[in-house]
Amino acid sequence: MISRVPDDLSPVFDALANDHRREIIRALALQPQSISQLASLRGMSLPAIHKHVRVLENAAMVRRRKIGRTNFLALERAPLRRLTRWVEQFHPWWGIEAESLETYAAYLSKEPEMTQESS
Amino acid sequence: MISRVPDDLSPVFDALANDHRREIIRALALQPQSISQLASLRGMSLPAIHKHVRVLENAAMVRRRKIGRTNFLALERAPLRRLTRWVEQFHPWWGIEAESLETYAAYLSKEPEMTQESS
DNA sequence: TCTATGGTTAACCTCAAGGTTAAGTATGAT
DNA sequence: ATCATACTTAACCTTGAGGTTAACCATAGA
Repeated sequence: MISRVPDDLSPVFDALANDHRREIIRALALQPQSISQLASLRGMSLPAIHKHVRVLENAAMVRRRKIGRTNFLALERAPLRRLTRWVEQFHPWWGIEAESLETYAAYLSKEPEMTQESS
Repeated sequence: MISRVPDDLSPVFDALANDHRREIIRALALQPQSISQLASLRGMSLPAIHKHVRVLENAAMVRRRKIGRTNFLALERAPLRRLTRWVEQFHPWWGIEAESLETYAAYLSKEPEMTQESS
């Protein structure tokens, strides 16, 4: 159910942990864009966008193709899929009707290996 | 299809952009744990784990209840759900059979508002 | 060949992440 | 009252994120 394999998703989550980059992702989902376009879209300097694009590339979320002097960026689906799969491992857990803290007193009584000295 | 509302997901993605914290999340999905338990589980110092827990709390991904001197942590489902919803906005995009770069030449020919000087 | 456009790189700044050790607080046990 | 446990906080360190400006390469067009 919940694997212990190192998932290597840190770069992806990290790439998405930024408003600018999430907006870039969404812009690219609608249509490939050049770096300059993204810069003007977000009202940022070219070097700033360039760094964000690098972060996205390091997470393999984006691919580029150069046409003339223009770099067109397009979204990759694989990382978002992996992210989806990661979240899905919790769906069985969502299945149990635990309202988090509401039922965790029940957990405590049911799980004696929890270091809870009897008061 | 793709909303422009500020989603406020940065703290969640940021919280997940760390191997330790993702492991903590998974451990908590199995069963609530105390801070000391998490520390020994991950082989980290107590202050280090404490900081990670704070990050998770700031993202509202975790709730705590103090019993005696022990702090039990339990997972919150809401942030993971919001994250799921965010990723789901791309599902229609996955529907179109765009192999990312493979079809983006087609995009170029179909989208004249793209700043592409005719070569 | 010159010039404008698109992007990259370098140098710098500020701030925060993530770890440490050491000291402080809260509560349970003796 | 004292001692151990379970944190918490403070002080510190190193590294990297995210922005800037300025200078540099690459290519298209006149």
